[in-house]
Amino acid sequence: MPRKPTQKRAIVTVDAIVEAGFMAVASHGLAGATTRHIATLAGISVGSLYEYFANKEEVYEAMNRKLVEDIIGTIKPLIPSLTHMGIAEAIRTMLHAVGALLRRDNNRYLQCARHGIQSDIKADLTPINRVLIELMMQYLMHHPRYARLINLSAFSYIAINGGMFTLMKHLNEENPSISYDKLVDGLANMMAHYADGELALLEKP
Amino acid sequence: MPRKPTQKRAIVTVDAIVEAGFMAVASHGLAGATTRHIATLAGISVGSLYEYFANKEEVYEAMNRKLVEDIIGTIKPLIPSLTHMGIAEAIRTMLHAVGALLRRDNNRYLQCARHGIQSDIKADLTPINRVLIELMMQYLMHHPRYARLINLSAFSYIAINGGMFTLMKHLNEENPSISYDKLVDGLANMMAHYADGELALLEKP
Amino acid sequence: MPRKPTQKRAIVTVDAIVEAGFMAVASHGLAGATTRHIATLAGISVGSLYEYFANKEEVYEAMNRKLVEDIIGTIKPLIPSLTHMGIAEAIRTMLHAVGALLRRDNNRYLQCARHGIQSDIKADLTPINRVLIELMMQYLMHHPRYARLINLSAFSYIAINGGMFTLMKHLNEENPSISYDKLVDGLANMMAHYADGELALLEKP
Amino acid sequence: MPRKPTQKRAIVTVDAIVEAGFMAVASHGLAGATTRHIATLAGISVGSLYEYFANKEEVYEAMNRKLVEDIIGTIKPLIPSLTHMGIAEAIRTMLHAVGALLRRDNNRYLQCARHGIQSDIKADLTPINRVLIELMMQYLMHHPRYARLINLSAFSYIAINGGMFTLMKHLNEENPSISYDKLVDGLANMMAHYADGELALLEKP
DNA sequence: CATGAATGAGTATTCATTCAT
DNA sequence: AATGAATGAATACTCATTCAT
Repeated sequence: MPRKPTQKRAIVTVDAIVEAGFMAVASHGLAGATTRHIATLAGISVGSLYEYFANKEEVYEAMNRKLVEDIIGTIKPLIPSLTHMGIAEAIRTMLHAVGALLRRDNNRYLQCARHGIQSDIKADLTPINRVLIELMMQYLMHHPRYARLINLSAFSYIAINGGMFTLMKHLNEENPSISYDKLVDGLANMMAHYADGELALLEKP
Repeated sequence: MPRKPTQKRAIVTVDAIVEAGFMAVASHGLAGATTRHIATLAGISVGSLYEYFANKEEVYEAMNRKLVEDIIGTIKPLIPSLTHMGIAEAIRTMLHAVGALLRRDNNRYLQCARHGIQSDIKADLTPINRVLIELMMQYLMHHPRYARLINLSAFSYIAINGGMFTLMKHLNEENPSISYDKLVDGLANMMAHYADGELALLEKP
Repeated sequence: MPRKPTQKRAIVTVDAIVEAGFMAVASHGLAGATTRHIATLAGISVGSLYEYFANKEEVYEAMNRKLVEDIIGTIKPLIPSLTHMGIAEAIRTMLHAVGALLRRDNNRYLQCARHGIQSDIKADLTPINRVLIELMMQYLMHHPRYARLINLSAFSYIAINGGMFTLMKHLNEENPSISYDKLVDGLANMMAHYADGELALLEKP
Repeated sequence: MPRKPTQKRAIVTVDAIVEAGFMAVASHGLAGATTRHIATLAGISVGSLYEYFANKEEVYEAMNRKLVEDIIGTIKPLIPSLTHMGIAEAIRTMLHAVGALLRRDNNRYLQCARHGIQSDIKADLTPINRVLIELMMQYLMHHPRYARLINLSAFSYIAINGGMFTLMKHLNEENPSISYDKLVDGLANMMAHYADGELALLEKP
């Protein structure tokens, strides 16, 4: 029965555990991370970990929530400015921001991604999807000509799954065959051409 | 120390173990699959498993090699006919073939992918990359006008990582938000527009 | 080191803890009851519990003392009236009274008995024995003819151990094979016949 | 997934585990006995214990089965001779035999009983009940005059629960207030008088 | 060559007890 | 006095690996 962390100290401890969770998974992998690793990294005892989380799984869920929260916190504030850019530039801007987030704190998030944190945990990525859809809606209001054509769900599906994953994969590679900027450019251009190409088809078939 | 399986019977056993590995991971997950599961499914004893593989990790590596091998075996024979198609059709054809492979044998490969087999194992996907590059070279010989523009490595990088992963992700989803055909069409069109869009920029800037 | 609770408030707290102990054991079993359960049910903190009891074991001992005390408190006042009854009726009366005690407060004592509180704890039942012996002495003064024969200690030993336990066992059973009244009758008659039978043997050998 | 012990060695091991279970419970109590205790006493590793038993509970169940089996094995062969005795002598004979069983092997069964093995485990004592009922049926065939009166189920209920428990309790006591023989005599006489007393009431009311 | 019984280090989780606030 | 956060030893159970037969 995990305690509700109402006191200041308790909240600090909960945060420390989540941080330690990222560190532990980063160094030992999802399966290799033990509760003792996490507790030690958080500077507490195993028992204390279980004061705040009913089990290991709950720690992982909290980690996932934190990651999703941070990604959303990165994208959302950018929306107003993104809507005034061209597709390619908007995507490029967004990907660079997310890339920076993933590399923060010694690549903490990145290392977790490498170990597939999203495969075993009930990673609820729908909040990210929601933000991206909101971004699109805003974008369409400023660029109404795209409104006719884009299959919103397909576009977002490919963007979030293909785009994000490719980005993560690249950030994780030790000797990537292409540079990060080249990759981001490639993804941005691809999406832009996709949209414009489909639009062209519609306009003069 | 495992022997090199030179005899016929030994080779059969090794194959059975690898097959059993896929089955075990498919039903119990990467972390849940035990050597006993694998040995039992392979119809041998645990002891025998260790005659052919030094440890569990080696079995996983063999599984990975097999998967890569099968994917290559699926794509390679298609190359001659793919070179005569348009970009979108070629990609569509290829993705459908790979999708069929992943669903073979009761989704064996797919289930493994779901459990993140590629995240923990030193999955060496470069052979697949090589084949795709070969495919491109051949394609360029039949469509020389693309030769000028395409950043081969970036294109293939995005194609293999983003495309493949998106495909797997989709095949694994229980209630995908878009249909499989829509997804393949989306990916195919995207790549085609990407190529054609870049080409257009080059031709009349 | 727990203080001797001399103040009123302290005595109230001690009682609350003992009550909470019965409730905790009743709902979670002897092994399942935790100090946190007990403290929470008593409306205090774990720390406070240790102000009054050196450890969990001491709480259990206090619970045992309370139970024995209550049983004695149930039997003792009955003694004067029991001495005027026949053996069977006296036993029947006593067993019904004790049965009622065990079922008091939502079967609190009963549930504890079910969880074997008497097996692990140093249950000192001798005070009960003493009261039963006192009862017998009084009974003999009113029925002197039994004085010659009855092996007092054997009789009381069998009565307290066999009788009480059989009673508890029955009260705990979900689908007892015989009714409660039948059981009490059986026990009462058995003891009565025992006494009278032995007496008969003595009188006309 | 516990193995079926088909091989000779395995059967020996299973027996050793059950024996060790009795020893462990005898020295540490039901709650205090750990899987490691049991394994060590059985001269095997914890892992091996789990080869044959799915969990600790299963070991306890096997112990219970063994005890019930042994008690039945003690009583059943006596039935033919018991049927030719008087009630008191028959009960005395039976109780002595069971008492001897409980004291066998350094009081192994006895110590377990002290720790309440029967309270937590789903002790299925019905087989013992069945044997006692069989004994009664046989007895009645040789002593038909008792047939009219005895409430078989009540008699057996009191006999098995009250009688057996009182016996065990006594055997466990360090300084019993009465001797073992006195107790057995008391129980035997009590049952005999019970039967005869009830019979007398029926015959000349 | 094959077997499968045996191993024991390692995992998540619990809970009596302590002690700083 | 009272609190409740922190502790860490202890427990049941798993599973990759070994090795006697």
